[in-house]
Amino acid sequence: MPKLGMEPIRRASLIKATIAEIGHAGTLEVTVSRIAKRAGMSSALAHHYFGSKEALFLAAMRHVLTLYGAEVRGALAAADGPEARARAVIRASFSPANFRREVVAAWLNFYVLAQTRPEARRLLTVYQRRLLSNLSHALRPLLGGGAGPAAQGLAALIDGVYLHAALGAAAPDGAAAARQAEAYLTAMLERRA
Amino acid sequence: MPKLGMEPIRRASLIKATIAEIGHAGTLEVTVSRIAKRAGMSSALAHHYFGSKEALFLAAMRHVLTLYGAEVRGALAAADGPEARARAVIRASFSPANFRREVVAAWLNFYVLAQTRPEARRLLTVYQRRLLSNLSHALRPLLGGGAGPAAQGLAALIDGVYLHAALGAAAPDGAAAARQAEAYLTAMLERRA
DNA sequence: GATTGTTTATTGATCCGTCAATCAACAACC
DNA sequence: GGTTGTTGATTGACGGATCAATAAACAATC
Repeated sequence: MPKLGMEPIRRASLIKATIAEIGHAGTLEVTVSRIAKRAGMSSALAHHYFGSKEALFLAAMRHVLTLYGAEVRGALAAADGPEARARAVIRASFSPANFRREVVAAWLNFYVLAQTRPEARRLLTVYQRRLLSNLSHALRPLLGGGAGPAAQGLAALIDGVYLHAALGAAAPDGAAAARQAEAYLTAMLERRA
Repeated sequence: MPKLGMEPIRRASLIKATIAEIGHAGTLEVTVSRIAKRAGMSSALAHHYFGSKEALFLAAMRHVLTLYGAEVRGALAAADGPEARARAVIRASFSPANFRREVVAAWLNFYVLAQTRPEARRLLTVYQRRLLSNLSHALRPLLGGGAGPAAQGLAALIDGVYLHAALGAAAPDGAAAARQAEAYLTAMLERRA
């Protein structure tokens, strides 16, 4: 039943299955076979399209990152004024698409991987820089020289909230998480004012 | 040339080697053989004393947690007044002993493990509850009903800073990290005042 | 203070399972 | 008939756990 033009479809379902499987297992120690099975194909095909397990996982993270980036850009475009821009970045970080259990689990494992694999580290650095730059640009008009440290703190807080979400018993609550991060922002701004 | 009374010595050096090896590899995927080798014995002996790789790692984390707990207790005892108590908890969290690269790496992997292994989850819950309780008790006199959420946020921030430390290129800077967390605290307090 | 027996410490070898990766071969399509 | 898609079977490596065997230290007994 092979059809032509399968490649993009296969790639997409493998990426989706990778996230799902890692989210389900909570670990990077999922077999390629399991992922492939979930995506409805044999493990050999997964290797055919991605070359290696690690490449598959990195592709999945790249996908997550792309979605996140798009969401942030969209929210920023719709935001009016510096404070709204900062809040937009926060809300995008905790949007339903990004703050799903599986995605958060993937992030957590991605962090671990980034400690040793240069390619993962590179990808992570891109994300961190972008987030930091978005935040400090938004905060600069409000906090001036204090924008850098405030952005740094906010970035750490966002990652911390992600971490807690990965470990919480209940399903992650994006709205509550966003409120938590926004409280920090509010405190920082009021302090200045 | 076996001597008697080796058990506590062996256990201690295995635990130390486990942290070191995981810190070095950045991953839980270190072989028992490597750990045992670093501790100066065969892998069989490691199994003899701890039963399994996972049990060994959990023992190592229990050890880290114990040290951390002791440090927090000490800092709290020396603190004078609510705000000083809150700052004491923060400083203890980033003390040189706890905020070493290896320890932070171990924490990161511990988080991942806690997603699936009940025993790890249990241990983590103990830590989280203790931290949260310490923080909210300290903040209650200052923030009243706002103490809960503030403590929650502070806990998330602390974990986030740990996360960033695990990934930073440079060696973790405990003083800088503590300042970051204390800035949050300051902002929260000033807001109330 | 030798003899015998018991416990503790320790290892090398190895079993057994797992898994990423490869390959040969087959199927559909143009 | 060449390209694309697909798989089952296989391999090679690795690693956790186990175990039989060895040896020192100690203890009880005579």
